[in-house]
Amino acid sequence: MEMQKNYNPKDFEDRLYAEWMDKNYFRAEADPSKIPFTIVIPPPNITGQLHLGHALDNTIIDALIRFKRMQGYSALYLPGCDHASIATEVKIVEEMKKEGLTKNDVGRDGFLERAWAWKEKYGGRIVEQMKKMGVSCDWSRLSFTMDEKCSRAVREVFVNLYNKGLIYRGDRIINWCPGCKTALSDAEVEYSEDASFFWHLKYPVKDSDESIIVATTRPETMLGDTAVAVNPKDKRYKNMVGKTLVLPLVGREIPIVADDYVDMKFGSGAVKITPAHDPNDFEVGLRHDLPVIRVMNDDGSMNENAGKYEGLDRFEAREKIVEDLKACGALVKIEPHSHNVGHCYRCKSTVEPIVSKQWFVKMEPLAGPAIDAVARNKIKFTPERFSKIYFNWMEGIKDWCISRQLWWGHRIPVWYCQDCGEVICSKTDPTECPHCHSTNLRQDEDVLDTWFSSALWPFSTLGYPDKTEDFNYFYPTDVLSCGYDIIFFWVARMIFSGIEHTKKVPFRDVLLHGIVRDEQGRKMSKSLGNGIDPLEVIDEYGADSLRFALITGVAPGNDSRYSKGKVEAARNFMNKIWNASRFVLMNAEGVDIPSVLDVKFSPADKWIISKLESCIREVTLNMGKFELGIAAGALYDFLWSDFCDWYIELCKSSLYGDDANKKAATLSVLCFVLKTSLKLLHPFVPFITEEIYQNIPGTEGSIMVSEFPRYNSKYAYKKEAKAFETVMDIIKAVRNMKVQVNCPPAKKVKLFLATPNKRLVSANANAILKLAGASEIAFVESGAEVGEKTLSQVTEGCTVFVPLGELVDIEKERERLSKELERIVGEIRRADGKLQNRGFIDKAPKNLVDAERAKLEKFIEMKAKIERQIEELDA
RNA sequence: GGAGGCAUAGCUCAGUUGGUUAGAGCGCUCGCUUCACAUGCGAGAGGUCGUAGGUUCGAGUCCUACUGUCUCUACCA
Repeated sequence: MEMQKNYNPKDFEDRLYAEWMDKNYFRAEADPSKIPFTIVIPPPNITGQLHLGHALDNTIIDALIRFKRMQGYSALYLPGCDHASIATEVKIVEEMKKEGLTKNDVGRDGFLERAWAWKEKYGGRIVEQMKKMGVSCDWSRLSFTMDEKCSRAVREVFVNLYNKGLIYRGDRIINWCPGCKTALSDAEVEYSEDASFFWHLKYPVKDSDESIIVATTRPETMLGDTAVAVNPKDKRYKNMVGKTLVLPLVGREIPIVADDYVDMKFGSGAVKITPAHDPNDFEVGLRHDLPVIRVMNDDGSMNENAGKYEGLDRFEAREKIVEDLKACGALVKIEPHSHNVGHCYRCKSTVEPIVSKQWFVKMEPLAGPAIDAVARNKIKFTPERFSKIYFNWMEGIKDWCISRQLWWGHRIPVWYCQDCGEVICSKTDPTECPHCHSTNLRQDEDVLDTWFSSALWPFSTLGYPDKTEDFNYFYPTDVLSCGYDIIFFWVARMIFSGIEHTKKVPFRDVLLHGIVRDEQGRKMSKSLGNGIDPLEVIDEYGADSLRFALITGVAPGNDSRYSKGKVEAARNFMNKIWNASRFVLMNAEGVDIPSVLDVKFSPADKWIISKLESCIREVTLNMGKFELGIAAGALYDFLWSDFCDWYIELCKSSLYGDDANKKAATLSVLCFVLKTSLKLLHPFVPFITEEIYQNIPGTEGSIMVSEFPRYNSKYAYKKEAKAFETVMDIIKAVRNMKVQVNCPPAKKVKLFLATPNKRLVSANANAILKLAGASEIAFVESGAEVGEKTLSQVTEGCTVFVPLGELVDIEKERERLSKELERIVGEIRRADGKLQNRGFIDKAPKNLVDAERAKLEKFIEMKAKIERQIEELDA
């Protein structure tokens, strides 16, 4: 293969992806001879295009999937998209607005037509983007939350829950978004600290001079007040309870009630009660049987109960009401006050708590088993700390409001008989009322919360409620990986849904990652305009670089920052791999390479194989712990430092030498190590590894279906690897000495070595000469034998002497040696101190004590040698 | 109000159950067009691991308090 000088991903990424698709490598079969390994994608919303968060999701999941696939599992990465009810509807409404149209203009059917067209367009785009990332999804199982399969599961689940009494309809306080004109679940409300005011109002007691002062942050709700509450223990108001107040502006008579909910110490100790517009007040209202008066319309304007304020927007009404209260003397005081205000997570409008008839899922019976599953380790969170957050939320969970006043979504499968009022909840569309046989039925207008269908994703996509082959084989899934920001929205709901409907936990591991932030640590957002388009990054640097940049240095659950510098570093690494491979392949050209099993390994070979084995172990171990960042880091170090900087350089003397057999043997090891490390790397950077792998002599087929390397202790070569470091230390020592005395690296020097490892050193003499820039090697017993003054460096296995020659400054050398001596003396002091400590000797593990002793001995020896060098320098 | 995270080199972060001389990338300094790679090579400088205690033979790592910072969650009218 002709390899370009520089890594250019555009030359092969698309081609290889097409090839993988073509060969059907992504397809996971329900193969009983294999163990299944399943991950379902966190389905991206069809609202737009992928961002870096999705890119991270995909990189993590794809790495795990490819790893397991290579290990022989039947690995299924199940892809799909979410219809994102409210988010998509908002987008389509915006789009229609540009044409001057509203939802009502086009009608429900017309609107849904547009929505499906939108889905085709953006869903398709997302799939293309994922392919660019190189993900090995099984596209034959591509799903959509509103496709027939998933919709059937939604229907099944809704009806079952309804029949069990776990879904009910009722008037409750819910979060209402006047912008989207729909109810929201608690999870869909975002709170932010907003500066506002406290308005203190005076409500007069009927037929009396007395009055009571209440404070509010939403004065417009006073129109709906139906009581004022005080604490029953509050002496100040003891004789007021039971009296009647006259509501200013409105003139309505309302009672003073006593309720424990009121905090005596807060404000005036009296609270205006507006059951229709406040969740706490609603509860108080229930306890005291108070009327519920709603004063607002669905769009946030005031309704007919607001009297003269009818038709005004809620914030206009607020101003007007405050003005009028002031005019009639009911406004006592205005106080600046900042408090948390709820906003719609989609359109950011201020959310209004409003009483409304909605559908709810009763959470308490579902939460118990879901808590249990995590508490009993049936599901494990990584990092573990998120289980606390999960418990915290699950234990205090309220009923889930699942109806949305939207059109895009799963329509609630409930019909109302227009004649007898019968409520029909059915898996199939009813044609007549089972009670009165009327055919005059009307389906509930609302659709379901988008997360209702997402909650079923791990099993709806696999065929539930049918016991399909896929369902039986791939369910429960294995790992669920997503950002920690959707634990409540999604993960928790999948857990209770899975347990309730399939009687099994939907997955065994939850792997959470953090948020990808921008270079300054800010969240990426449209309004800040700091979002990064993965496609642009891929276009500039390649998918592998993006993947590697996203995965390096990240620990589970931790936020990370994206920067161009990181992608560049990753791209440089790709280039490094590219060129190392180019080097190996170029040298292998036309050479008959023996099997690595037939090669007698040189010390350098054993060293790199030893390093490779520990790399295999580390990668495998860390993949198992979901520490992908550590696994990737280990590979980076191994390939760049060990393989490129050392082993390839060490090989050059034999590759460029005359011994053809030796050259062939070296190439065999080079190819073996390269091939093995590419396999290790493949889950992270699939394209470059595939492109190179197929060209390495002795490989067959695709790397993505090759076997993942297994650690083999037979090749650990611990002792040999350690011994070989003597050679490396000699090279480092010479380089170091040269730089310190300003000797040009190209200038060849004579080496005199005092070492007990003459055989090892001789065997690697060529490499030492080449890498250290030396002309010859001679063995001596001491520096005195060199016959002239020398530079010297003491290493563990060898003392290296270089004749001073004419270039050198004795003063500088003395300085260097004393600095080294100082360091060694420090080490001796430290080790000695440790060994003087009885506690250490008695309590520390024996091997550590022994190691410390050996170290001390070594340092003492080195100290003596350095002292001798200093003496000789002065002689 | 409750809960959780983070604090390690100039910057961004690793540091696995406490145990070699605390690491990497980027940046910085010096030197290299060495026949895979200047998207590179070699050699360096740079850290009292937020503060104060404690447990331990031994603490970046465990415990307590404090400071700073970020996030989640609840919501007091």
